[in-house]
Amino acid sequence: MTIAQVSECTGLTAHTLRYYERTGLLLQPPPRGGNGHRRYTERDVGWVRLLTRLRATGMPITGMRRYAEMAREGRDTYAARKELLEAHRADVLARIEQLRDDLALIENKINTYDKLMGEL
Amino acid sequence: MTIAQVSECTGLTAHTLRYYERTGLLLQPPPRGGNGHRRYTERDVGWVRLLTRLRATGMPITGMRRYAEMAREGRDTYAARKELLEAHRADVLARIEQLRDDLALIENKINTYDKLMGEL
DNA sequence: GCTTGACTTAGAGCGCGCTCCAACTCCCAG
DNA sequence: CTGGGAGTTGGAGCGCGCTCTAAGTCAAGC
Repeated sequence: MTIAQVSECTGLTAHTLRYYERTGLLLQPPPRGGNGHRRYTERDVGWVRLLTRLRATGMPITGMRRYAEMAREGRDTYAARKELLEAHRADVLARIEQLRDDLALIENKINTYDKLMGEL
Repeated sequence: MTIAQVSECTGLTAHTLRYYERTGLLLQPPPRGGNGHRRYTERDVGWVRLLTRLRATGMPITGMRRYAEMAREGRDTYAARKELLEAHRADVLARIEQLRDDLALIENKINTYDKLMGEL
């Protein structure tokens, strides 16, 4: 697959894909065709999709890089990788809880507008 | 109240409080004491606390500024302010849903590590 | 042979939301 | 009178995650 196709099917721009590669987020830099263009595999796409989920849930680039580094080291890091993901899951769940709390206050405010408007 | 006290009880730094004021997020700039220092009221604190909830739920500064502008205009904008908050609520709920989806994929990944490690 | 278009690179630039700096004023305690 | 601490200002700087630019290469189609 070309970079444009991967861009298409992951939602990341070609720029971002190259940036991710430069910054060490890919398992390995995709090999090049005769013209020097990157050639991605389905497996690369799967990996990038996982990256997008991690990003979407707020994992910083440095965290994703640590995860990628471990993934490159192979089976020995299964436990560590799982722990990293579990810690991240805990973060996300906590953020969702916090979001609910904050939203509750905002909903109170919405209700006060209802009351204020009812009085007019 | 002094800026330090407001900082203390809202969690924002004095720097950030001044920044919020400069950028038009306060209902009005707090009046100054004889020494030129800002004097905040309890009402200011309540307002800042609302701002922090809006920020925490991802409302951009520009959105908060629009909200503050409307609040300065008085009763006429009740409906518009309520709509703004409702739109924001919808955003946040959607984001929570998205977060859940993304998290589900990450949890799958955690489970695959369990399986992979079980095979060792 | 020339154009077009998809790709390549190194490196600069950007938008957001702070965060901090330098230089200053003011007030109070010792 | 001095020092310290809390505040003031305008404006610069920062960290993150992209995002884009400029200049170049290559392959295919006319």
